[in-house]
Amino acid sequence: MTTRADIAKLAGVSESTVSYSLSGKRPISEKTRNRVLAAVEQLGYKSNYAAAALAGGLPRMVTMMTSNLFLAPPSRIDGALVDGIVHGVRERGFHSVIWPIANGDDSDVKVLLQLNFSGGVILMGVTDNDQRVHLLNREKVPFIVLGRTDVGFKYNFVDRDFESVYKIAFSKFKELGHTQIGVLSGNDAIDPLIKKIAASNKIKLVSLKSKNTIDGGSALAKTFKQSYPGVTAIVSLLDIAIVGFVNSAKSCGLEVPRDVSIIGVNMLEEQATSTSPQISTVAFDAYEMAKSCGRNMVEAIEAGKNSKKKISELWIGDFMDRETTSRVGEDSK
Amino acid sequence: MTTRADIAKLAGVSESTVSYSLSGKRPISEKTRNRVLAAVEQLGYKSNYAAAALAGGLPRMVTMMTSNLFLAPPSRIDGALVDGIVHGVRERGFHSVIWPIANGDDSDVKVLLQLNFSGGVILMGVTDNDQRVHLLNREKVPFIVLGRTDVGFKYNFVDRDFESVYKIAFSKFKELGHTQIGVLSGNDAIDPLIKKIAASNKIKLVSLKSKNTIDGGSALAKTFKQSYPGVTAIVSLLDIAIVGFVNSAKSCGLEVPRDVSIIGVNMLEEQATSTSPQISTVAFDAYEMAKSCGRNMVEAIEAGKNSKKKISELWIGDFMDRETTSRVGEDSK
DNA sequence: CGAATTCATCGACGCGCGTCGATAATGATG
DNA sequence: CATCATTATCGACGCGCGTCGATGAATTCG
Repeated sequence: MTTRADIAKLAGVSESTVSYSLSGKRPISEKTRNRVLAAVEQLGYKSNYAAAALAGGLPRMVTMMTSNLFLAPPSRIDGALVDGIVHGVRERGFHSVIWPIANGDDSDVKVLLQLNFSGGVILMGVTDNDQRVHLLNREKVPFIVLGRTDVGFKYNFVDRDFESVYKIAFSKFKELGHTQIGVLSGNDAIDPLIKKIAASNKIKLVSLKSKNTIDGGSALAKTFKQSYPGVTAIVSLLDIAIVGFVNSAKSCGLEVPRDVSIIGVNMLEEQATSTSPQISTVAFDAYEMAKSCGRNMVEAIEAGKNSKKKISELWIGDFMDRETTSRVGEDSK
Repeated sequence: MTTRADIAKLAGVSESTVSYSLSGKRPISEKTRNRVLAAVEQLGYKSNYAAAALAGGLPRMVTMMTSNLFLAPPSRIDGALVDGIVHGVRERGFHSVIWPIANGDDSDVKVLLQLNFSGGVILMGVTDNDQRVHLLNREKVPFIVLGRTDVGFKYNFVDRDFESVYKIAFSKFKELGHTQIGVLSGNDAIDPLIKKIAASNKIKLVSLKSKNTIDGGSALAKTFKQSYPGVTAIVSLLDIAIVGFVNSAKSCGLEVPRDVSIIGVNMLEEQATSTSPQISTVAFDAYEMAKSCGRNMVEAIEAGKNSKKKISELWIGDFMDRETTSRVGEDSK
């Protein structure tokens, strides 16, 4: 391994001069620095991460912490998020790793902190009352919650603005003449936020409850016409169920979008385009959002533990016009 | 941060005694070790990763290296693989991270090695002539190729035994009376391996070429009856296309499995059960395979760079009997 | 009981780098 | 020319831990 000493010898300077040439934390003359940089180039030197971290430098590493999101299909993580963070962080000269932990297993979080090679944590797939949030807060590790903010807005977060989603969806439906809309979710009760936005668009809401499974969606399709005669459109919060619904609609005598228009929320493009017809959605640019999150994370780390700046970002959705939205009673656009 | 010195003071022993108590590399009396362990417990001490790595201890960390597998749906990584590795590695007291790199970007690989916090690498999503393989080999970093071994069997690998898959699929079809079978893949030519196995089962093969997209599968379904009249069964190598095929079969006048039986290869359970009828597959226990891979990785790291032991593991598939396989001309099982 | 052996423990050193205080070189000022 | 401020560079130290050689205690054997 090439070390600082090798560079110093080759460039004919002291080791500390090498350090300062690279970090820029003290002035080094143009001439000297160029010699050092040339030596670095020639030997392919990179500072040893462990040594740098040990010596008290900032760990230039960001950890993405997922609660085994990889296993369960409904919560499977969006790859664009990972990719966005990687690039956002790299832009600032940091690295990133994913730390896959068992669901709700706090000890894994502690281990990561003890390992002390990570300067900050981006929490993904946070659930209600997630213990990891409290733990990170207690340990004073810089962290950002990316994604769901059920924990509230108390801590740093970057999130989708769901309010914008519903605004966009309902105003689109209103524009197409729909006045009675079903909300497909896992609960009987409809989120007050959704109610409020629908009301301001003079839209009547009906709750459609289902499990978020293919079968759940199919079952709904079977009984839909009979059970909800006046409903001409659906806003779906369930990514899997709505796929089941659309795929079995035709064989249940339901013509999409003629009989019922659909806008999906919180779906991956992959899912939305896997059906026939393909599902219109309100989607976020997950990549850009995550990239920004990565940049923010680096800034927070560099600002230090005593920084009092709080990160709050909300991102607006876009309407993706596919094949499940039309004027009331019409076949397609 | 609690350090070795804190433990030593509390237990009333020297720092090196603490180290040896924990590592077991020198004999320490029962009594002393218990005092040390109690102190460790009391203060919640964990050794600092950076310091341990720097001091020349093995980096007790395994890196999973994926070439941005997260983005593209067709190559999206199987979460069970990640989970299996995490647990396999942890069983041996190691940790694991995912190092997401841009596709084919060697420099990222070098950076990881320079960082020197990873004792070994598990390569995932390896492609033909993958440069990462050569790079890791040159740098003498212990590594295992998990998944595809297009690079050949020259290096350590843990993989699915695809031969077993085809053996299982064809013998199942033979048992059900099918004698003419379509092979759905991305190429016109059929893999010689598949030909050989089909021949030994006295099965006639027909090549079905398609893009691996939903639309590709749908298109095939439309023309299937007309174009391939004698074909009563399909072995699919395309996970996305076959979903499209099954989902649009009924509306094309194709009854699955009565008109055509289907066995999917290389599919996630999630995909296979997203259709109606659900697709029968030959699948691997990805979790167990990956877990074994993790264990092997740790062993290789502990064996050291000069170990000459080569790791070669092949895992056999299982037939998952769902709803797309029946005797020729019959409706279901 | 003294010498030889084994066992348990200690102290010291170094891994590679960040950083502080000190020193040498240079320039500005009276 | 002497003095002071400035700039460029150096040497030394410590981060926390793994490990080697050495020391002291306990045990065995003649």
